[in-house]
Formats: sequence, C-alpha cells, structure tokens
Amino acid sequence: MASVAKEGQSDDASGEVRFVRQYDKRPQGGLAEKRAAILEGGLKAFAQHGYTRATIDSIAFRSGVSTRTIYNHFCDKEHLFQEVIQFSAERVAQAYLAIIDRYLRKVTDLEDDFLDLGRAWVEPMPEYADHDALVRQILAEAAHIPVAAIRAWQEAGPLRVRRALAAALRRLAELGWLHVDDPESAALHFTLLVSAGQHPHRQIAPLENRTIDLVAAGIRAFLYGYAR
Amino acid sequence: MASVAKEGQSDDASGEVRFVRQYDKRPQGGLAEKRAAILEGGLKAFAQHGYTRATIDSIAFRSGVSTRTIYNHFCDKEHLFQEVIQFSAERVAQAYLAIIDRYLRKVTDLEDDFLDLGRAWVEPMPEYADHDALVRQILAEAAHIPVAAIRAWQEAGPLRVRRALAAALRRLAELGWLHVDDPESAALHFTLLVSAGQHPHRQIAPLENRTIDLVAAGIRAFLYGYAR
DNA sequence: TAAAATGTACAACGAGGATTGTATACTCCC
DNA sequence: GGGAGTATACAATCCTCGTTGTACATTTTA
Repeated sequence: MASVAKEGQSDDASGEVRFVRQYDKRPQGGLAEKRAAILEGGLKAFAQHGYTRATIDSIAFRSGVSTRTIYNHFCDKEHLFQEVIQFSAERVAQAYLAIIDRYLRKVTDLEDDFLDLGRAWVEPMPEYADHDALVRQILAEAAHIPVAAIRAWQEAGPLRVRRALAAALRRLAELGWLHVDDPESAALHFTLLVSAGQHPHRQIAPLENRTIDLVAAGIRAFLYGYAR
Repeated sequence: MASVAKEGQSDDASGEVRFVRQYDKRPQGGLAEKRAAILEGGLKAFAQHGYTRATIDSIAFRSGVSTRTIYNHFCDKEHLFQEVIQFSAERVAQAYLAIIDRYLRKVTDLEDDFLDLGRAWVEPMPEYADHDALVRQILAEAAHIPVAAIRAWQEAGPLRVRRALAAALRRLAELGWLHVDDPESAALHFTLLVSAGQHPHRQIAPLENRTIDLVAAGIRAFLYGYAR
C-alpha cells in the first residue's frame, strides 16, 4: 500500500492548498454552507481513501473547517459517511435522470439515439468524479453499514435511475420502437452492456435473487446479439 | 457502521470457536501448512472486514496461529494482503477455467449448453465464498495497492479467465456456432450479462479506455437482443 | 452595537492496532 | 535423545485517530 501523504498539514492530490490557515479559506455564510462544504470534503476523502483511512482531520482540512465544526454538524464519523453517501447519490441520480430524459424523450433513429445515450451514459462527469470511487467504498463497507442506510442509498441512487430508465424503455416499447418483456431487466442489461468498458471485474449484490431468470435473460440477449 | 464483535478473543460469525487456546486447533504439519492456514484466514478476514479493519490479531486467531508466526511468514500486513489476493484469485480462476472447459469443449445445443454454462457461472461456489467480497475490497483499496500487485492479480484472475472464455468463443465461431467479431468483448459481455443478477450497481475500471468501441458493441448487442 | 450562534485553535484522553523482542515450548529429523 | 527450525505467549513500543472540553474569535441578527 503506497503510503498516503499525510493530510491536514499539506494537502495531497493537486497540492493547491498548503499550510493555509483555516481562516483564509473559510466559506462565507451560515450553517448550510459549512454543512455543504463538509459533505463535499467528506465525499472526496471517503471516495479516495475509504471510510477508515479517511480521517476526520483530513476531511476538516479539505472542507476548510475545524474538526470541531464537523462534530457540530454531524454526530460522528459514521453518520457523516452515511450523509455523504446520500448527498452524492442524489446528485448523480439527478444527472442520469436528465440524460434519460434528454435522449429518450423523443426517438427518431433507434440506433443513433441509443448510441448517443450510451455515450452520454459513460461520458465522465467531472463535477461528480468522485462518485464512482465512493460507490466502490460503499460496496466494500456494505457489511459495516446499517441496512437502512444501504437501502436509502439504493432508493435515492441506482434504483431510482434504473426505474426511470425502465419506464423510458417501456414507453418506447409501447410506441413500437422496442420489444421489451421485462423493462427492469432491460434497463439493467442496458447499463451493464453500455458500461462494460468501465467494469474491469465483477462485483456482488446479495439484494436480489431472481438469479435464474436473469441468467436466462442475459443468455438470451447474448445469443441474440452474437448468434445472429 | 455496525460495530464488529471484537475478534481474537471470541470469534464472530459462526461462533464455532470461543476462547480456544491456540494449541488446541493448531494445524499439524510444517511450514507450508502454516502458510496456507494464514492465507486462508487472511482471506476470510480481509474479505469480511477490508484491509484496515482486518487486524493481524484477528487473522492470527482465525488461522489458529500466533501473530508472530504471521510475521515469520510475511514481512508485513501489506504484503500479506497482496499474497492473499494472488492466492484467492488463482484458485477461483482455476474453477472458472474448469467450467469453461466443461461446458464449451463440446457444444451440441447452443442455447441449452449456454444456459448450463451461465447457471454454472453464477452458481455460488461455497468453497470460495469469500472471493467476491475480497474483490470488492481490492477495488476499494485499489488506489493504495501498488500497480504491480493490481496487475498481477488481474493477470492471474479475471484476465486469465476472460482470455480462456474468449478463446472458447472464438473456437465456437470457427465451428460455425457463433458469429463473433471480437472474442474479448464477447467474453466480457457474456460475463456481464450472465451475472447481471449479481451486480446491483456499477463499478469502475480505469485500466482500459477503448470505451467508445465498447459502448458501440454494447449497444449493438443490446439492440440485437431487444429490438428483434 | 451587543447578545446569541457558530466557528476556531489547541490540547487532552483513551482505544486500537501494527510491529518487534524474548524466553519458552514443540516437532521433526538424524 | 538432542539439536535445528519453527511456533507460542507475553509484553512493550510507538503511532494514529476519534472524540470531547475549553477559552477565544467571528458572524449573524435583532
């Protein structure tokens, strides 16, 4: 494990900030701004280093806030993590909902429009660059996160997006553009196939067990695609 | 984060072992056995709790070994982690290679045989139950693991399997069973589609950037599958 | 402008945990 | 049966980090 440059004194990564007194970069405004800054800093820290490695000190420093202020806004590190997850998931979900709406509201050329959709889907979104890394941390930490928090994240993020995509696909099927038996599976398959380049490996999800059905559906799609 | 029951004194999970003196469950045999036991225990601990949370003490306890013995076999926690990764990756890769060989060596009914292959692919392998969790930990820790170790893992595990699958698909194409332009992509798509039920969410992989091509390929497969 | 909120620096506490040294106990081979 | 190699228990070291208390500064608000 390459040792991470100690934070809190001189920031890592970009090195923009070094030995700056907290006062200088203090976000103007009241309660809400501090809170937002902490969430943003926490997102970066948790995403890059994971829950345990991300120290409160480093989060405070990234956020331009004292550690005490963090404890004034969030009861402890664990709850901060959960709120960061929720914060980031909601924001990114919004972006995907916008993409779905933009490319699937009106379809004129099926293949062209889906290609555009696919490209938009995997186009990196620099504003939310850390979110994917955060998701990896969530998946790794899943066993140590309360079930309620996991569920809340799923509902606010991935499930919400998938449902919207499924609805869009169902609509296209009703308009005669597609043949879709199970819009939910179709939406899932779409996201998997489209971001195949992003996935180097496989990961798990013990939340659903319609495994058999999904295997069959996957095989069918695969064979339709490759068996001509 | 649900606090984890402290290990090393009374084991968690199954609770099979509590306050057992190391002597009692000491694996018989010499050097190699100790080493194997440590790798096995490390695998469980790292998979369940992640790199930082898995303590050397807990690994020692699970392995039925003293912490000192761990340090006699592995120079430090970091290297132990890397060796555990390699160990598990190789073992699981073997299992998948066997599956590929078993179901794709001789094909008589395309759909039936691929369905069997797909079911075998996602059939949980209890012997290697922890491996998926370990992979999640690797992905989360990736930024803190030396590039060489990541690459070694990829080569020994996922890439090796994917290449074998690609070779099998290419052979089936040559025999006229399939139409496959790019066996590598086809293999990747197969694994993604087949384990769609296992993946609740998306994950990343900054190792390849033929993103555009893969998007197009994914879309094509998707449309072939769902646009009839 | 002054009280109330809120934020900051600083220091302290306490727990957990990686790593190492050491003296003692086992095991295996000759 | 005894020595070499290995393992064990135990304890000590040293460091990181979450969390809290406190006195002082800043900002907001009325």
